[in-house]
Amino acid sequence: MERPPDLEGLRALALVAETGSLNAAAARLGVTQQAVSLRLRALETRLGVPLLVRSPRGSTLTSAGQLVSAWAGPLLAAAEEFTESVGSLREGRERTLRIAASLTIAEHLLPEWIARWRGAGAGPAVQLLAANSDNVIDTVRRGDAALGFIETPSVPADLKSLTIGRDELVVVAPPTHPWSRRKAVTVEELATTALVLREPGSGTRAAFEAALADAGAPLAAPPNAELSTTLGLRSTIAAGAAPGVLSSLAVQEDLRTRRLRRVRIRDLEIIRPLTAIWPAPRPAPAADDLLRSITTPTRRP
Amino acid sequence: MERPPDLEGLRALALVAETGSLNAAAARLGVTQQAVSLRLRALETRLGVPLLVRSPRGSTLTSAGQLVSAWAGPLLAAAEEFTESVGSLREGRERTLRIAASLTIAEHLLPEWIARWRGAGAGPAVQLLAANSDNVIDTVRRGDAALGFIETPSVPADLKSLTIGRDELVVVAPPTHPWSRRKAVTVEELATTALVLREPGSGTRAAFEAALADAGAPLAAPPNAELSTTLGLRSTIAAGAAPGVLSSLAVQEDLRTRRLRRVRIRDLEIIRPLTAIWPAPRPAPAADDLLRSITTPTRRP
DNA sequence: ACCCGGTTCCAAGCAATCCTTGGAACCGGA
DNA sequence: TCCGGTTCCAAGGATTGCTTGGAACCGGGT
Repeated sequence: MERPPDLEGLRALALVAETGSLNAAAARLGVTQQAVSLRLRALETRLGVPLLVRSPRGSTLTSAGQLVSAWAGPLLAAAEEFTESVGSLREGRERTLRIAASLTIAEHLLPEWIARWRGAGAGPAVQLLAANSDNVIDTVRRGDAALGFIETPSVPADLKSLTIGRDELVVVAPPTHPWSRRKAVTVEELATTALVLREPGSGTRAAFEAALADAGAPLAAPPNAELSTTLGLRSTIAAGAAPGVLSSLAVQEDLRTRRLRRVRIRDLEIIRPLTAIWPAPRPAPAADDLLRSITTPTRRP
Repeated sequence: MERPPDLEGLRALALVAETGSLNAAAARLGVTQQAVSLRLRALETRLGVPLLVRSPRGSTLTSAGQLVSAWAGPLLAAAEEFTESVGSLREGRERTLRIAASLTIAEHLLPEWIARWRGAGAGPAVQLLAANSDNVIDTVRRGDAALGFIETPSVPADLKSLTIGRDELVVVAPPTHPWSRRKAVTVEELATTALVLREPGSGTRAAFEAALADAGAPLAAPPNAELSTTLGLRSTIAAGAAPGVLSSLAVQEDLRTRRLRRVRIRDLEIIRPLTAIWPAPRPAPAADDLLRSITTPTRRP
């Protein structure tokens, strides 16, 4: 990525396609017509291809322009989604629904849940706080968050809870690793292989070790590496070091793009519940509303 | 999208997460450490949340930083993909494989094909030219492109051709439209309803009218609207005007996000072959290689 | 104890970019 | 012919972004 794509320019291009004139596009963007003209000209010279046919009666896209505009669609959508997700991090507003969540849930599930919920009615603003499960529990207990999401089965008795889904820990290997061509590995193999794991003390590590012990083969081999972030874990595994263990939520993208392959374990599934928690006796109205929205099955195909 | 996300800043954040220090990240980006420091500071003030914990022995991400970094992943990937796609538009290089393609194919299929092909070996650079089917044929015939992709069944006799896939024309309706809840509509209903269509003379329009006529119900109602770009078509349909007809390739995204719903036609499928064409007697080596890569079934799940 | 390599921040200045204002040409319909 | 619509060109100012130079902090090895 020499220089990153000019998102504003691409948005301007899309607006020109839609409105048929630089002027109208500029008005929508809240800038002058000249600014849009310059931006698009810059875009053209950068891509080395004319994108517009300009006339005294408006502008239309060349075929290259239509191509670029179409290709930019997913990019602009991703940008939109990103800003929306990130908006829930900003602090300091009144009348906000404060949510605390484990990192995995906050990364992969909450943005969509929040977007879907807020998409319907206006609803209150949402502030999101990410932490580990213990901190989430404390935050909710202190009342600093009206709602919490954790992925450990143990829920304190003084909090109400509701299971809203399940998370599976999976073994993944780089495509170059022999395991990526195996139909399944045994629990014993897993316990005696140097793996890439989360650090001791993390919920993921604890769940993995407990599952192995339950299956009669406690973890015996020292880890190949110990990382504290899913990002680092994924990179290390993908770099070809060794197979690793992490949440299925964190590797969906890698599996889709074939950067990593899933390795099944014979006769074993490691599943943790995803749990929503709130202070007794019952959730705040907004929190209750969000929960209802999450548990309503409006899922995608 | 008030101000677009700072892609360079997000990339810097990802690099800091990976390397553990502003300095190393700066080196990777080819700028000074101070530049990265400023950028990330700006990012933090814009998001209103601290992203890094800085220490004299390196920097690590806060949980909010990990969140932002994770959310930025798809965005950065989309940017990467966009620049890669757009790279094939630039002109004027020697030793390039010149390809001409219909707009639909160039928009939705070629970038992935080219990326997959070039991903393997270095291969020659690719220059892409988008036009309508007639122009594609002319361009290939004149030798201005070594390879062409069209979506009409009629292939001139002086060109060699190979069918590489199929494209279906589908009827879509906005979710508010009654048809979106119908299991199927009849050909007669379709022929007598004011639809949003491509302009007369386009391949899509011709194929649609021919299919209706073949089914015994030639198009009778005047269109609700006629647009010359798929983008305009999709917007018009989504705005709630009326159902419309276009290539299934162009609406995959809209169907996935539920912006549009597909409406089946009773006892009718409108299918056109996707055809690669090249000048006789046989394709240029590079073109042949690309074709082989396309037709090799390495498809995704 | 000391220095040295590593990390970070602050301040000043330069350079490039971006946007606005102001002016002009072009086309088509009233 | 005029007028509303479109576009481009040119100059000025404000902002942004990066670099250079200087300083503080930490930890490990000499």
